[in-house]
Amino acid sequence: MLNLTRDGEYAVRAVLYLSSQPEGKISLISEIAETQEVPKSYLSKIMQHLVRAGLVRSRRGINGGFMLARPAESITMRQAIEAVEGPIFLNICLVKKGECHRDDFCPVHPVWKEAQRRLLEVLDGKTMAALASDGEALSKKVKKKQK
Amino acid sequence: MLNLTRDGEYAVRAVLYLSSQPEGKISLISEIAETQEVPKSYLSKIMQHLVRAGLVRSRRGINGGFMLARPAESITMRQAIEAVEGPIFLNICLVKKGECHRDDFCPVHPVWKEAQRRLLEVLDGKTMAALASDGEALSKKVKKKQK
DNA sequence: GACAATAAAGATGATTTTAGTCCTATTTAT
DNA sequence: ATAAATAGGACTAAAATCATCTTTATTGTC
Ligand code: SF4
Ligand code: SF4
Repeated sequence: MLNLTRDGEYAVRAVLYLSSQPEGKISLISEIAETQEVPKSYLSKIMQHLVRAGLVRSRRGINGGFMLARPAESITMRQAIEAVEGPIFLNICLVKKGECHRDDFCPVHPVWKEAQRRLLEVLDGKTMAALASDGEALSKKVKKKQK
Repeated sequence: MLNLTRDGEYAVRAVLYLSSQPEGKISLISEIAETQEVPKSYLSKIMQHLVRAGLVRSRRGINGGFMLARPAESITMRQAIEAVEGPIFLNICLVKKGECHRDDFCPVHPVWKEAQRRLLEVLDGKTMAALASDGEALSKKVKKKQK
């Protein structure tokens, strides 16, 4: 259906939240869930995926919680999404050569290849650090407007 | 999940097939189904959508079948897909302003907007006439290789 | 008018995905 | 020990996906 699932959406929100926190701070799942408006028990699953994918580090027990496993500059939007949704393929023939047996004579195949390239270019080009900085700028603007 | 459904895939195949036929020729559903490797009864539904969307014209009864309703030069890949899948939105916030109430302060929103713009640029930029011509060139190449 | 060929329309259904919830186990600081 | 946290797995309702089948309507030919 060519659209993002809630998994992907929530993953981006969660990683972005962690990226916006001060270096070294540990965030609770309930804190992320509330600010990012994600159901807490659902978010729990998302966070597990992010940990396994190596984007986020977790600590259990008292004073536990989540923090980024790597610098926000090194995490792209694509990585956050693919951590929970798996690799992005706009059409099955992009999975690998031969996945659709028509691919060697199909004129549509190259179009999907190009479309996917352009889409990923955008998602690869946006780091969580950049998003966090954009977010700060935006929240200043919004506050000004509310005056 | 960010990938095309069989509906969209089959719609493109069907319209492309019609675009590759000689001007004015009427094609049977069984003929399209066989050459394009689409289940016949499924294709029947797809064709109905294409007719209602105004891309294809149908005729019932003996000597009936399908043909393009407009020149192949004026039908884009996007139109074929959207005729059966509905409008493409990579994320819900692209449906319309306010669909996600976070959109006015969300730094991720503009990224999806840009990603979608680039994706649609590709799909809008490919007409069925162009695909048909690419297809002809490809089939010549494939035949040469088989020698 | 009967008949055969063809698409239109709608009912049905199996399977998978989506979008969650809930409960128990495990880890950890005090 | 205990309380506070995440980890992990079982479960579920609703929707989407990918079809199939049957009946109806239309149309050309004899
Ligand atoms: S676009 Fe062509 S190659 Fe890709 S899935 Fe469709 S038929 Fe196969
Ligand atoms: S990207 Fe931002 S605006 Fe779009 S759906 Fe997610 S939160 Fe809402």
